[in-house]
Amino acid sequence: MSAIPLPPSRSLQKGQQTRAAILDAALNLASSMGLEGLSIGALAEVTQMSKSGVFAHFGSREDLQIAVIHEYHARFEEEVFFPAVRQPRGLPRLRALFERWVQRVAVELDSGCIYISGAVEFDDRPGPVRDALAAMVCDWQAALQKAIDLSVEVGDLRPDTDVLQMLFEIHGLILALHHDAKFLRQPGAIERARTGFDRIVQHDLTADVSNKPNPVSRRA
Amino acid sequence: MSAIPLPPSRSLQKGQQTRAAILDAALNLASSMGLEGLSIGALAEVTQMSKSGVFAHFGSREDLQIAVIHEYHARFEEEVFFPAVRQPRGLPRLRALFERWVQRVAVELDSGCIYISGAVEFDDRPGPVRDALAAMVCDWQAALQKAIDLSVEVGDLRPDTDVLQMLFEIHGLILALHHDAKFLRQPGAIERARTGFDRIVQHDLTADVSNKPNPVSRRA
DNA sequence: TGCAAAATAGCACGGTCGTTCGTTTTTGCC
DNA sequence: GGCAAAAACGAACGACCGTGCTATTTTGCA
Repeated sequence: MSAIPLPPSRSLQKGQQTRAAILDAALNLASSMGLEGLSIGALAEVTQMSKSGVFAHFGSREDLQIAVIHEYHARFEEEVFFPAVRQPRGLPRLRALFERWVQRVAVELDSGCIYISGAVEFDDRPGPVRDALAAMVCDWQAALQKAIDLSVEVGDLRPDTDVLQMLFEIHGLILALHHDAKFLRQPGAIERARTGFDRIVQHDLTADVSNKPNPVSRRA
Repeated sequence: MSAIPLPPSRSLQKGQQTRAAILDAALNLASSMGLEGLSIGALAEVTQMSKSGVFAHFGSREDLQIAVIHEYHARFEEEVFFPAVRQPRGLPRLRALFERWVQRVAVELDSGCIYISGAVEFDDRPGPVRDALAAMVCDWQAALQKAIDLSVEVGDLRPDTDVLQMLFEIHGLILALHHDAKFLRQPGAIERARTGFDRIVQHDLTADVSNKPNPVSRRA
């Protein structure tokens, strides 16, 4: 009856603050144990809170997993996408995206890539978590595709480049890197990924499959 | 004191028989739920046995997981490796290995590839399961490497081929195929994997990176 | 057909899981 | 400083987990 209790506006301080702390811990946990291995009990132990205290910040475990996915996406954009798009369009930008992706997947010591581990965990487990994950992955793939498209437009790649094919192969390099570096612990995987990227680009420029002539690069 | 109770030889009938049935069900379960998702309770339900009945056949859950890995390896050899090595050495054999691998990873409706899902699940979970898995994966990679080596020897690939690099890139194609087909449900992934393989081979033959001349193929 | 041995069942244990609910503490504004 | 609202806690729940025991059934051979 009385006045509407005033929009809680941003009395959100304490709540959102610990929520962010929990999410940070959850991200670390999920990175090493997988999204399915993420448990509220372990999260409570790490954050020095009670299970119910942690739980209250997310309506359910599923919502927690989804929140983790979105948080990972945000950080991925921050560390990979945004810095790379400051490079000029074309090959420099594409190469920057790839190089930062490589760093993210293989170098960061503790964390595994949630996009990769999640794709395996949820490939036949339908539901909201899978949907959220797939949306993020597609978002990133679309960004990559756009970078390749721009490389074609700018003249760094042949106009008859099969963009989706190139995207597929680049993605394969990252996945092989993740496999060899994280699982088999093989040194040199990073260098092989880089070599693969160079070979893909070089093959595009020197392609003799197509009968069209090599395009004149509009770049110096 | 009395006579040694006669080597139990192959009174193994019933025991080994149900063990095989359990293992078969376990393989299906692990293929869709992952090695970590494989539970003795679920396995008992599927095989219509009691939990302890199932359990008795394997000393522990870990041993069950390892048994599943070995069984998967055996089937993988049966369906991919053995038929392919009947092809003549060189590119035909390498191509057959790749093609059967593609089929195994992407086409088989129910099952996911335990090598791939296991690599993600156990990439930072040391122990006997991880060791068994890594051993099988390395075994398969060694077989592939040998096929590439033979292709070089036979003259189907350049003598200066970077074998490990080619292995890395081919593996990447399979991983990207698994990702796009199983997780993203993108059609056309199989064709992209095949195209990628052709491109890798073609790039090897027409390479202008090396300053050595193109080798004369010893094959017709 | 009988009998030892192998195979399976049944039950219980301690543990972890996600989740609920009522209580207590903390927060932030008047 | 008081007070409502938000936040965190603590205990309990039902369910499932792997595993260890002891019975019971089934098997295969004399």
